[in-house]
Amino acid sequence: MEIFRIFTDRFFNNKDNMKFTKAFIPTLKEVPNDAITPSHILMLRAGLVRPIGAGIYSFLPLGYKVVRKVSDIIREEMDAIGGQEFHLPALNPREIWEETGRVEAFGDILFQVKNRDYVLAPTHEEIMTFHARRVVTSYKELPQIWYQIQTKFRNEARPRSGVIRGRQFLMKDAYSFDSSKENLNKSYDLHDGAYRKIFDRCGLKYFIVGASSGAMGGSGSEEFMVKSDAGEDTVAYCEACGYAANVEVAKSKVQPLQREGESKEVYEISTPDVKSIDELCAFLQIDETKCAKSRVYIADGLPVLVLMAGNDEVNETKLEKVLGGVRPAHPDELKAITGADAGSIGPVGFEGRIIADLRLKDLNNMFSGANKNDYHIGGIDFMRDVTGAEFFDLRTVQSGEECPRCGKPLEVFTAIELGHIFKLGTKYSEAMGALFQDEKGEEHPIIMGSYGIGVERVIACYIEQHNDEKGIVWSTKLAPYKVHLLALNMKSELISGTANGIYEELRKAGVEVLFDDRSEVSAGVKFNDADLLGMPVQVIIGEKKLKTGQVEFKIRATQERRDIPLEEVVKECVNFEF
RNA sequence: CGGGGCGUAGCGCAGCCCGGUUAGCGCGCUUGGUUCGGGACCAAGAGGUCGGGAGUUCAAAUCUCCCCGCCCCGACCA
Repeated sequence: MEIFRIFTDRFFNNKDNMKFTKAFIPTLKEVPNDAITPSHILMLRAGLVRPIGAGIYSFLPLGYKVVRKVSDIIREEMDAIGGQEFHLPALNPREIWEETGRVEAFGDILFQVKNRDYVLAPTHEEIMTFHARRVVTSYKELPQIWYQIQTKFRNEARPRSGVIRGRQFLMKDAYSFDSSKENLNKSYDLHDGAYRKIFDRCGLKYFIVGASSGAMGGSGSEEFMVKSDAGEDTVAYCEACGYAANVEVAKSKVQPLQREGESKEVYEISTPDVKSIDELCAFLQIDETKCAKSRVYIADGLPVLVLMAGNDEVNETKLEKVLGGVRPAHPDELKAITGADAGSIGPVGFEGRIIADLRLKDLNNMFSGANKNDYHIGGIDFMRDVTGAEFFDLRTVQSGEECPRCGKPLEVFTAIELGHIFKLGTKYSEAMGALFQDEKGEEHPIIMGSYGIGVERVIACYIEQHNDEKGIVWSTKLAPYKVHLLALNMKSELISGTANGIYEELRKAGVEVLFDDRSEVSAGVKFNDADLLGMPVQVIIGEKKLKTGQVEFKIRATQERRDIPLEEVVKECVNFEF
């Protein structure tokens, strides 16, 4: 019995409670030299993580508690849709990866073990499919949803922004196995719902981008993203209706340009030193919508002139949809092809394919380069003078343009991808021979889906969205500890006795509490550390208030403080939610 | 992989251009004392292969070359 009591004592002490004097929480007063991104700075300053190499981080005890909170939320929601958790090896025989051709596909991104034919898994489609094949063989055993929350390895060329893009990172990935497209849709929708719940519970402001799943070989997919300067994707987003698209494919309603009544004759203008559209407009006193900007690309070894209205930017992804692979022409090629340098190129007299943005269709009295340095041409009529041109949507959407769905202004910004769900289809099951028999006894490849969440990104994004000049602002859902108990002067027996008492009571009440019991630091240090670490509630025990039987209850998020009677502290802490 | 920046005590930095005592400063750390509600004070200390190697020189943190590491921009991103 006694042994049991000691055991549970230790258990509770270690699991839910901590005294600052015993804890390893190395906070930093100054901003570390290597950190730029707010979440990165705060994760280092608050002692959540430490770097050990480029893109490689150790999670310290406080940070790991947050990892567990996020993981638990993910686990609960995955289990709720019937997911079953696996624990898979990170070390994989290379031959499994060769079955699907992905050693080649990943290329240098795949870490290869030097002294044995192993790779470090960057994801787990192959391993999960390996477990399904020849074991899950009947439609009666489907569907299955399998997931894991584990470390992945990718030899990123440039790790950045702390934990946001690392060479080693924690990822939840799930794989669904179904017997039909309809059933895949059901699995996909289940994940869609689960992901919304997960990110909602984590307190993240996110949005969803529909995207093509590219080389993964899937059809339908959605990306869960959050706005961030540390983001790697540029997206167009409409707050009003939720329209969101990668800027590579985003559309907008732009003002259509009107053909003028009468077409002038084509005429040449001397424009010395005029290179840009802005310079041309200033020089000729015209609006940029009267200009056609020229860009020369090489597609299939042949030059193609691409025309855009005014300062519209060519969207190379859209261009590639029309032309296949393209590259911009080199400066010396420009001269050879057109006879002029960049800034003086135009459609009139251009020999070769011309494709133009839809905005330019049927316009007249336009200005463009003359294919002769320091000259431009006016009076261009696209119907008369550029007869061979083909028209496509080629422009890059800009902030402030109207949403194609609801007409409200779009915002263009960078974002971080937190999660991605997509319908894989049979790419892996076919390559690896994961087959099932249907009701008629016919064999088919299992239809798969794949669903990922970057666990550390959830944490970093949460911090990006919830911090102030003092530090992190945790919600009760993710906070390492719910309550930060500060005893201002531990050398006062009244204070230390009271604080210890509250600490014990909170512990018994099941409240996770971090107790700053340091006697050698001043009150200011404790306040600042508490604000930096960001636990939702601070309970402050000071001499003056304690003499009237009161302690201070401070809410980190709002900085709101109020005095409450000593007897009510535990109850207040238990009931607090944020 | 291209471009830029940085590397000096645990952290943040100065010194380098223009070579020359014992390599400094702030914070942190150790010991003793005072203080105790918003990053206290006094006193005494500990702590350095100046990223590594080679070279120039009577002499290198400082000049030259090579290498390594980290950060930022770009390319890339199933």
